[in-house]
Amino acid sequence: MDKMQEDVRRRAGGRAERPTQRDPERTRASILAAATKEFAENGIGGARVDAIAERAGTNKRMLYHYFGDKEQLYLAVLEEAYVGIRTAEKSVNLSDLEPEQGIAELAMFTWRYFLEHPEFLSLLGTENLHRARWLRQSTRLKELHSHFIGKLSDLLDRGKAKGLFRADIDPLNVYLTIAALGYFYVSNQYTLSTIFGRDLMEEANVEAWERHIVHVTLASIRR
Amino acid sequence: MDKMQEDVRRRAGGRAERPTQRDPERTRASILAAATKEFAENGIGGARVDAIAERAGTNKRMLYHYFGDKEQLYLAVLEEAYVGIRTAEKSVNLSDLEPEQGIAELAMFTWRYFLEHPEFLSLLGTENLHRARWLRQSTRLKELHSHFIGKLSDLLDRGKAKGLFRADIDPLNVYLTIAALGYFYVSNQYTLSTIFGRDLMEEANVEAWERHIVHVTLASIRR
DNA sequence: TCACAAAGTAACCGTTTAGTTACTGGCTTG
DNA sequence: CAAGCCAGTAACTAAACGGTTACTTTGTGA
Repeated sequence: MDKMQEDVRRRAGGRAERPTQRDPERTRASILAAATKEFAENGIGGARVDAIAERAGTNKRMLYHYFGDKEQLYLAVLEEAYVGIRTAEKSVNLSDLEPEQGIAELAMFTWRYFLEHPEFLSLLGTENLHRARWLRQSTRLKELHSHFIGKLSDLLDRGKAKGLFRADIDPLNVYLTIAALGYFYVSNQYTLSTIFGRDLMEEANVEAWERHIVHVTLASIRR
Repeated sequence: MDKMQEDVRRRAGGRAERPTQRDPERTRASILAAATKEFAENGIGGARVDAIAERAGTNKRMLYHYFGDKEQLYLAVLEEAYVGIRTAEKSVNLSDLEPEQGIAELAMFTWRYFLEHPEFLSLLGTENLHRARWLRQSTRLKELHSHFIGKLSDLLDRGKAKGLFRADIDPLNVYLTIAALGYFYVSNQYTLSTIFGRDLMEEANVEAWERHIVHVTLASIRR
């Protein structure tokens, strides 16, 4: 096959329709997805390299080919997870909203993201178990800060100017409050549901907790 | 040595001063303490049976002698940790306090317990990673409920009667709020400190967060 | 078209791991 | 005081594990 034909096929079919058997990007991506599940379900010590390869529908050799070793693969998983939430956070626009509405939106976004990405919370838990060993190593991750502190800061300033919020409110505290209420509820759902005999993930309970987070956050910052 | 002498020595010296080399209770306890550290630091998949034996200053054989296998040892550790917090909770008496003071005390107690027992939080994290597999297995643990929900319920009722608190407040929600704010701050301190460039465990920050928990809790339940 | 690089496979390897066996030494009790 | 049980040790084992080697297949550009 010559160059021209190749180019035509690429342009016409695009990545998805290309019938090739060998596809480095797809293989890499499926290893990363499989590793995300495996690390989130079992932690770093419980995750099995063979299990990741099998879940990815590929060979263990490929895993070492693309990622080096188990720890570097874990780091890639962690980085991807952080990039995911930071990217999603960027798309949230609160500048047109009234301060209270803005805070409520920010809280609901965080809550819903946690609900829909329990694997991210699990990876956070694993990373903290190891005292942020990989996070601290990664310059890429350290440069990837949240946009939410800035957005919150703006909302709080606008609320303070209007006399709605107390003047001494710290944006980081507000963010930690929202994150704490969401994180704990989702990540500790299993022990909590068992001990209190109430399924925390029932739709009505989930919706009630969302309202609760918003209520608590606003009640704590109002004058 | 005859019986009388033995009895005398027991009565005189007590357990601590007894110079015996063989001491089943001490060995069992030191294995349990070592296992608590090992499981809290490494999770269940990362914990090493050999490391536990070494930390306990004993032999791996003893570990299997007293606890059966790694999983049963983990369960014993988890049970002891829960018994620890439940016992401590029992000693908190709030019935003489005004409703607001009582809630504040309960929140501060929980916060300080979490601060002083990070290994308990770590075990909770591990247990939730495994979807409460061992907690659900253990009838002993399922019968060991917190006294705090009852105490909170009383405080809230008294506060409601005085017109201080809203009538629709659910004690479980209040408890979850307090626990969430404490748990997240302590257990996620490493990623949070790294990302926000602020040492959350600095004394001033710790004290500020304690005040914050009390403030948030009360603000969210007041009329 | 052919040589070379990269993608992919499978069998293999040395180490670590949970768990066991075979044994020794000390405590208690009839 | 002897018999037997229980605490304790050390060396061992089989399986699981992370990682590698040796090799084949596929795509590409000179």
